[in-house]
Amino acid sequence: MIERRNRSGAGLHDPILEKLGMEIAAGELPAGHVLTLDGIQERFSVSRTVAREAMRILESMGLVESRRRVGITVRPIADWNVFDPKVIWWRLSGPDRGAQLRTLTELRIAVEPLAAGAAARAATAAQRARVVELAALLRTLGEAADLAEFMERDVEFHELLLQASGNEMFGALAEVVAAVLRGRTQLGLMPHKPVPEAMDLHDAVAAAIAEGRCAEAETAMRALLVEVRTAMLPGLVPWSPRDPPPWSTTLWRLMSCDPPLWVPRCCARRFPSCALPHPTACNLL
Amino acid sequence: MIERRNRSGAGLHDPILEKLGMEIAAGELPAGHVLTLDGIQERFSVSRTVAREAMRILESMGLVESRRRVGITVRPIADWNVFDPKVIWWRLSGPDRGAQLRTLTELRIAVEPLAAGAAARAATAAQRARVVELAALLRTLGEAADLAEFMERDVEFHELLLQASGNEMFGALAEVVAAVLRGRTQLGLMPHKPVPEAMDLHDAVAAAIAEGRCAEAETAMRALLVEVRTAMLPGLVPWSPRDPPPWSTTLWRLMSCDPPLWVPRCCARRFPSCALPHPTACNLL
DNA sequence: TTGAACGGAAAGGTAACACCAATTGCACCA
DNA sequence: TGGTGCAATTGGTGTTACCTTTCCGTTCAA
Repeated sequence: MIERRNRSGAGLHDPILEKLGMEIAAGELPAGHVLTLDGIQERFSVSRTVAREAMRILESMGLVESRRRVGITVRPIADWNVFDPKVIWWRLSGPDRGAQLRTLTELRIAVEPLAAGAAARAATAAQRARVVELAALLRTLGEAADLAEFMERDVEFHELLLQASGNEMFGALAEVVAAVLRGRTQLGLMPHKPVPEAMDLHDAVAAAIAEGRCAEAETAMRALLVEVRTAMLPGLVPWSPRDPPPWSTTLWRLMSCDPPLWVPRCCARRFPSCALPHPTACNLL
Repeated sequence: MIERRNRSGAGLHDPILEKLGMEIAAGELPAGHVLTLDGIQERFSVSRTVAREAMRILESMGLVESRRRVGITVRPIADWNVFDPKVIWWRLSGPDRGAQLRTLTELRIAVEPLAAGAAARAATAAQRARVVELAALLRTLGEAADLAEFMERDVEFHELLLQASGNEMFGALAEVVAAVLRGRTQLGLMPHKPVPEAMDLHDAVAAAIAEGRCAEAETAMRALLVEVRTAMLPGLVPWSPRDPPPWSTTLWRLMSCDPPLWVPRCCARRFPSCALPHPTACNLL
């Protein structure tokens, strides 16, 4: 179903949006750089209408500003909608994907404990039941060392919490969190057998949510994220792909795997077409 | 500089984007509702090109989906880019502004401690100096009960932390956090004289950041947010504007004040024009 | 030196057109 | 009755041509 949209339903403006978005996100078109509609028409061999639509979208993302008589100016990163999935994706595909990955993980660490606490208040009965069920399942699967299935249930666990939080802003992060978790297992970066502490903490989170104990849910989730934090902390120094990353090999390998582990929904339709400018760089997360 | 853009640079597509965005965010155009370009052309008396550009922007925000032969379909809220400033603004202007305010405050509570911790690692020397300076200033102003100035410096304090975190996603939330803080003082909802504990905690955060003690900065900031949390916790039950809000009067009054306390940058240019569909509802935050 | 007027560049907007994809409905056959 | 397939219709997609509006840079005059 995706591939059909890929060749037919995509639209002409999409590739040019993608290309220019990547170039801006990569810094190839630095802030202050000026484009013109005529230039875009010519470069991509499209009509004025299509060029304008692509610019309008970039403008709505804060990546460019269009002014009469001047042209289309690239804006500084401070003006970008850094939460826009497309922008996230472009930055993850470009040279500063390390920085973007760090900010995303940092965001995840910030949000998940609160989401767990909120879920303890806001979850439906079905969600509470499911979260307990999942925690029990995780223990069974973990003891059986069924890593593949463990991972899938773990993803479901975290997605469920974010969505059950009743906060759509938290829920919107579910996709990203799921990608990180999937990636870790897929690359064999999880322990061969999950440590008992992890399963105890999943249990604690689940029980707290089921019984509406918000503070406990939050605390337990925070404990669950300690491992992620310690993996991330050394990574807070800026670096380029050229330099060896100063952080743990876990995240490093997550970033550099091929094929990519995750493609945001908004880009999925065109991904299989292999039209990406940085094929080896689109790994991420 | 804003007013100039207001009458001239705005563009024809902007009002129709605003109107339709609000209507979708308000649920007046529910998920599944189908629009057509012809309908939009006629309703707003604009050309096809303009109508299409507006739709493209809404589409990039995930609010609608355009399909041949079918028309333009409103998508469910789960597909929206809920972090897009325009979407935030529309939701804050509509009937579910209570929910949006809650999610934003929840996000703030999640993010600020991590931002403080990150700032302890990533802040520049100038930023570290400034944050200490601000904390000292806050103590002086607080003891002198100079509320107006206290608030301004407090806003600067929190904005500085979010920006010094080195995480643009955190930095992007500075505007919203600033609005909440300004609003509280502006409505006289802060204590007449800030409590000493608050100033102690500001000091603690500042010192920890200045000296690079991440964990301490995070903990102190979390303590600083306790008050916000307790004000928010009762508010986690869904409610409509009709029902009396179950939470503290603080947030309630923040939400219902007029004139509005904050308008996002992306909407500022057109706000003074008084063309808003819900003039009394655009208060927020 | 300053400032007012002017030309032109580039985006903004309109209109009309051909095109194409998908849906719908009808006819036909099993 | 029900499923298959063809064809008409509908509504977005893309192109082109043309005009309007803004405002930057230059130039000319006070």
